[in-house]
Amino acid sequence: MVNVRRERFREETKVEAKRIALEQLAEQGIAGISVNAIAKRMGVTGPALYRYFKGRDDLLNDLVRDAWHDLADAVEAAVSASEGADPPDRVRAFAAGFRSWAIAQPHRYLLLLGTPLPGYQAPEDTIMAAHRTMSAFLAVLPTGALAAGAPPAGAQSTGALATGEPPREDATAGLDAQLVAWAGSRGEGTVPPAVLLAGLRGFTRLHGVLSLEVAGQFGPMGIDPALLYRAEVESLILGDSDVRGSTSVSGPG
Amino acid sequence: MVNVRRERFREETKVEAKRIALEQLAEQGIAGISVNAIAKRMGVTGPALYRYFKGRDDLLNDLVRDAWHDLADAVEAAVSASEGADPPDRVRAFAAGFRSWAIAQPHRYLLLLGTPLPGYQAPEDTIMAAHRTMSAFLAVLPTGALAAGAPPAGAQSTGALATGEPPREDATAGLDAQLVAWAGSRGEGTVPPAVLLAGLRGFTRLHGVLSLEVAGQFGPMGIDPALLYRAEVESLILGDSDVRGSTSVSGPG
DNA sequence: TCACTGTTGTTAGAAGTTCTAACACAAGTT
DNA sequence: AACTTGTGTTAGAACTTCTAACAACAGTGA
Repeated sequence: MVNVRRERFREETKVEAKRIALEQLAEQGIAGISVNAIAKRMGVTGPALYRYFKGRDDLLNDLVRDAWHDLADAVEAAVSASEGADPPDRVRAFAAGFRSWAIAQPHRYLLLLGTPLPGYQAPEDTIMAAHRTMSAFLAVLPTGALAAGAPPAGAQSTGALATGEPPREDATAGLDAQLVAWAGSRGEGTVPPAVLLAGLRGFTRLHGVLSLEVAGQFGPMGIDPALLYRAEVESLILGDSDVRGSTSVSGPG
Repeated sequence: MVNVRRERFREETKVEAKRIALEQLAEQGIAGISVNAIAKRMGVTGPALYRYFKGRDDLLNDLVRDAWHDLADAVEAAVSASEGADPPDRVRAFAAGFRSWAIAQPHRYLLLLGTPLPGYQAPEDTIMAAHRTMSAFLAVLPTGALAAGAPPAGAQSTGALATGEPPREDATAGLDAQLVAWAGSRGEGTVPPAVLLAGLRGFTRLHGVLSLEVAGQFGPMGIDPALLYRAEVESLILGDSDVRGSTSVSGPG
């Protein structure tokens, strides 16, 4: 079985090609990813790379897949490292991990959550990887408190997580049903809809700041996105939560 | 002076070219905008269009400029139409106008606020147009209530806008200073930092939902982004505002 | 050792892109 | 009528993606 040797070389070649592709992505954006240029940088002629990737879209598929998994690994690591901490601190840990990953490689964040490619449809397994990121978030939201009405241990240290609330009034029924269906379709049926909603809304808020930051929209405004991000994170944690209320941060820097 | 006749024809040609470019943008994304293809659709050879646009980037510049102005027109119209209404309803009017514009032409929204082009830097006047959109938002936030501590007329009808709050604790100093500097640099020095912060945070939250919606991220999840958007809008208005609290909507549909 | 098979590389080429250069023509001005 | 200006054309350079045909190599079986 020499196939395994060959397979290894083949894998290494693909890894190197993807590494160079990421450099191109960072320098010139998605449109700047050129198979020929990658080949040239590898000291090989253009068509040779087509032995490894069916085409440019196939290469992009791999990049997207890798990025989703990488992001999920990052936030899962952050969440794991915060095991045993207060729920507020665990939310902070997730948010910090999420942001760190994003700003460390803005182009990859935008590859996942920015402008979608024309006719590109993410394959099934990348969608699962995306779910992993959301699951890591849901994991640090205090489900117990919600279900039982009792705050989880330590929740009172910095401020109660705003998930213990009286029943919501109306109109949420549709959304709740959708959330339950969504969670059910991925084997997470035990999470109550209120937590799913908290996770989804929290995610969109973090993304709102992050996506503008990685797109460089705050640069010309002279505003530090880190402060804005922290304000949003704290508003997820504290019950205060209007858009202009306390942006004070008593948590770790 | 026949120059005016020529100038008119020239302008019409540019308008038509941009119209076709928007079609291409919608169909194939930014990368799909091809000067040659535009020319072909206009019944003209490729290089002819280079009399009108120095290059593809020049054409894109025009598209971005137009889009910013168009968006500003839309939200300003929505805000104007709500004149005299409750502040909460005016916020709803802005949010609805913002979303309508975005989902009616997702590609243009992404052109402005999605993944930025490689080396593209928006010219000065487009930045001014972007400010117009934010100004329309700030205009419906109840500045008076904040400054005086008294709710503006009608604010109590649906729920107080969450801008009347005790002084914030700490750490906001840096952000406040940046906000003031930002507002000052564009002749809006009279708006208090708390309102600026409310506007900025509100904008990022709306954008958080909208950007994911126009990118089609909610599609595979089976979740209706309109409901999520309304939830965020109402949380801007009501003081409740944690991420999982009331998503009930008492405002107009 | 020899031939066979599969993988990987090469060059050649088609079809497309952006963009420049040189030329042709029409309209308005002097 | 001659001249200037704006606009269109074709030709071509330098890219791109991607296919096709061919060459060279590895490891396997006889």
